[in-house]
Amino acid sequence: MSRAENRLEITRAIQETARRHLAEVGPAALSLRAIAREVGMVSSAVYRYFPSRDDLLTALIVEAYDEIGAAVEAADAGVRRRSDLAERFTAVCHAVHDWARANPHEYALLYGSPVPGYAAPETTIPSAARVPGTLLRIAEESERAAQELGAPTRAVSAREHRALGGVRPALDVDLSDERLVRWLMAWKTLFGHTSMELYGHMHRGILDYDAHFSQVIAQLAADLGLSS
Amino acid sequence: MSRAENRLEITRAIQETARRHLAEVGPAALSLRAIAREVGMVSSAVYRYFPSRDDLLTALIVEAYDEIGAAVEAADAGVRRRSDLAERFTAVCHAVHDWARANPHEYALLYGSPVPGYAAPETTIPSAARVPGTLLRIAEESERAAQELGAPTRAVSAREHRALGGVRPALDVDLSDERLVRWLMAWKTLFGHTSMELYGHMHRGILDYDAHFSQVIAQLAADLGLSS
DNA sequence: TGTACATCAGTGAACGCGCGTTCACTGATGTAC
DNA sequence: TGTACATCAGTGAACGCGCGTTCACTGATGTAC
Repeated sequence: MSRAENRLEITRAIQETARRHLAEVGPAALSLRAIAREVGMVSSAVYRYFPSRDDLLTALIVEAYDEIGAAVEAADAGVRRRSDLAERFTAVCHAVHDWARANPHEYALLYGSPVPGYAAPETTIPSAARVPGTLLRIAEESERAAQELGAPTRAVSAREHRALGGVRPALDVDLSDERLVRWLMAWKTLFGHTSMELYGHMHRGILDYDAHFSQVIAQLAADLGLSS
Repeated sequence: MSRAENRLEITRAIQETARRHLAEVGPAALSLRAIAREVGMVSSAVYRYFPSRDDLLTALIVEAYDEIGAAVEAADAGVRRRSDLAERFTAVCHAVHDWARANPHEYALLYGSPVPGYAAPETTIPSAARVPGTLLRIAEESERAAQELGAPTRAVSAREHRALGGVRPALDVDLSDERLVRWLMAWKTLFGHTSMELYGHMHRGILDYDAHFSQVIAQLAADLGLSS
């Protein structure tokens, strides 16, 4: 095995162990020393592979964004009838929700409160954009198919229009303002719901998380005017 | 000053200092020793007032829930025309958003990822219920005034009905299932939006947070069928 | 009103632990001629 | 094909720091008679 191959393999081993620790103890308790211990090397050796703990964190964040992004894209792609936008939207939302419940600490790393002392670099942006990107591509198709929104939607003022100005270039989508706002709201509802559920804010209120989530997503699909 | 008075005052001083630290460094980095240092006592002395770090955390959580709860209730009460439910809903949502932006670390403590190793006791429930309680009381008034929902709303199945079964006893509200689901969605959208904004997920997408937030809340009010 | 005793606040040292990062060094792997 | 040198991975000790919690103890405040 060449030096370069070896390097790749060990880098991978470190990241895999870090990922496993992340899943077990959460982002805040992630310790470089503990990871090194488990990989079987002395803590200072890790510095040959990751220049600092923050770089390791960044790698984990990108990995997690790519994982949920891939899950969401696969869910979308799994819907046979491509024109069935309601089905695609539903599949995407359930993919987010399922992934979050299967990977609560990873979800917290991405969408929960920021890790103290850590600021995510620009590198994470493309991976972070995959979920909203997938959603808004469905929105585009809906607009192309001239589907009307399912709920009466307010007109967007000039100032509000300007506020939305960054979404189009960032995610490369072309949508009317009204539709974009509704889809952004759906996005927030989806993640708001997921966080509230995961962090226990529906405890004792909602007695059947699955049924309630399905209900909410179906309502969102209806509001967006998605039909098969 | 009596012993009891003194005790109260020092307890208050510790909690105030803890609160200030919380606001500065965030929940995860909150340190009992640092707090003791600033209050001017040795770290072990704090144990005369709070049996452990977790109890201090609990006190801070209750304090924060009560603060945002009071802010929200005051915003609601500040609307003169009590029948103007759109105005009251809007005021409440802006109160949440304003408080969150003014107190990001406190917001993270309440609604962000849970502090590792800490589980909130039942004690926090009544304070936590104030915000959703205020929202749903507006919902009740809307129902009593026979205002129709502003967006077509799906019928609730038997299973979905059962899923909602805990909300009524927990928050002591009486609402039709359809309206309740819409209000819960609004609640999730409000907090989802706030978290997404605070944690940087709208970065570069949304260029004017205030305009966009107002837009979203106005749309929620319309969906809920709130009128003045 | 004074005394004896109990309660309580706060001290200071210690336990036992963990962390991220730096640095001089060894020994193995790779490269150029 | 062999040698001299450069690169690199990994070690082990150390720096400097911080944490929550326990415990025996002192001295002051409160209480009962």
